[in-house]
Amino acid sequence: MLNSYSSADKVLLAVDCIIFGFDSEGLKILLIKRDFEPEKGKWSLIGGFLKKDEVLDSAAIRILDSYTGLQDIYMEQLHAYSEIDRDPVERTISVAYFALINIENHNAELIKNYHAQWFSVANAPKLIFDHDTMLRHAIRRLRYRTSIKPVGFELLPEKFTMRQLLELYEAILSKELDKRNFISKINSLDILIKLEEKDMMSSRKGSYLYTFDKEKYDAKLLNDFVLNL
Amino acid sequence: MLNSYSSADKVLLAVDCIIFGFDSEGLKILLIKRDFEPEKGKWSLIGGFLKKDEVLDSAAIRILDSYTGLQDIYMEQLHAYSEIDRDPVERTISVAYFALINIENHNAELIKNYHAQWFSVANAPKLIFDHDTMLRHAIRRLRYRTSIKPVGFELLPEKFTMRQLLELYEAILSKELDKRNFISKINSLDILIKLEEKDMMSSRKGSYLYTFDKEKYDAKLLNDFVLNL
DNA sequence: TCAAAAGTGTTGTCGGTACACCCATGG
DNA sequence: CCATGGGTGTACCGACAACACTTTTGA
Repeated sequence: MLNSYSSADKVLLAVDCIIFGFDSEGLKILLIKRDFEPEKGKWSLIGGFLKKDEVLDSAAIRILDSYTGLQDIYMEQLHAYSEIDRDPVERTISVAYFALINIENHNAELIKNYHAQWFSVANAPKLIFDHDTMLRHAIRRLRYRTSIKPVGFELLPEKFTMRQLLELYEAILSKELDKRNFISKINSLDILIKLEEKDMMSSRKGSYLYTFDKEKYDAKLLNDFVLNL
Repeated sequence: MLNSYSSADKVLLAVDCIIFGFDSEGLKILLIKRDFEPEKGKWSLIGGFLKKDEVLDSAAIRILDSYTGLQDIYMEQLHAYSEIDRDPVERTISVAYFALINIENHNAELIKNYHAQWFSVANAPKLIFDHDTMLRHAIRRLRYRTSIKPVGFELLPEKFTMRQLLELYEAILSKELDKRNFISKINSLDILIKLEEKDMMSSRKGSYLYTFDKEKYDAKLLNDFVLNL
């Protein structure tokens, strides 16, 4: 019967996390080498099972923490994947989550201790199950998000140069952007604070460092806008 | 253990369908009077449980069919809801789906035979569980969808007037639109075919009927665009 | 002095918005 | 002849895209 609780099938519910980071080499994702069967030793998204007394959002946070030591990362629900044989061991539906984090802040030994590793999105290894599909969808979502909310705060270090911000957007959208147009668009958003300080690493002239104006940034996060890049 | 299949909890997985329709009275949703406990007799989204050998997308289609007789309706996955006590009987995670359908084509006795009923979105009854939240999210998604894909084919009759199309968009966005600007934007999309025929019901002068140019419409469905209304 | 990256403005085009009047017809 | 809804065009403005040269300074 459709409407009978007792006769309905129960299933395993997994949560998989797509964690994006960014550094000088480009856009990255965090993967783990799977340490149990099946597909032991293969690269995989960070994932685990939902517990009975747990909400999906919390499960995502707990699972990420347990594999990477990363704490309190806000993740956004992406999609539920339910192909019958997506997991060969047992019928498992998986709800994917994604988040953006700052590699510098979180790289530390934490990641190493837990055998998680960053990979360039561009040449990530083949992943187990349907994780490649999840990743593809997450990238699409990230691009979309970029077009309606500012991105950067989550992915860049505290202080950064315009070039870094530009390269972040180029990595996400995987296309080249005009420097001058980009800068004027970003300035028109009015979410950056230009510091006195310069970064002297990148050039002889040195380039000004910026930070996000947290208040204004958060305000922009509330109202959607369209940023055509 | 995190990584043990055998010790992981299993849960009930439900699917709930948010079905939008449109007629002269405005934007509507299809609800059913729940015929089993708990909350028997209350209004509810159309929902049921996922079967073990079934993909979520198919479950949504099957469940919709079983409650309304509606066949082959394409639905889009919305979100998974997992609050612990969202269903008081048993821990149940629900994946919500939504679709747009044409009321005229589907109203028939079908709906009546199955005790499903259309309600104005504007004054829908209070729904059970977290269905109100689902509906709210679905409306938000519908508005978003409207801004990046053409909408109409799914919701309007085969032949329709510009006014009907305008009113559909006004209902979805719940704001007034300028007739002249709306028409020129729609025309610039180049997805409508203007027929010889006029609808003489609405006015003395009569207004031209249009149909969607299926080919061009479908092409637009593939490429996102931004339609600022 | 030169290489390498930083920084900076203008112009044309397109699309969006605001806005008001005439048309056709049946009653 | 008039009330009702149908149909149409223009002008302004802001956003986007394309585009190139000067500045700084360490080696």
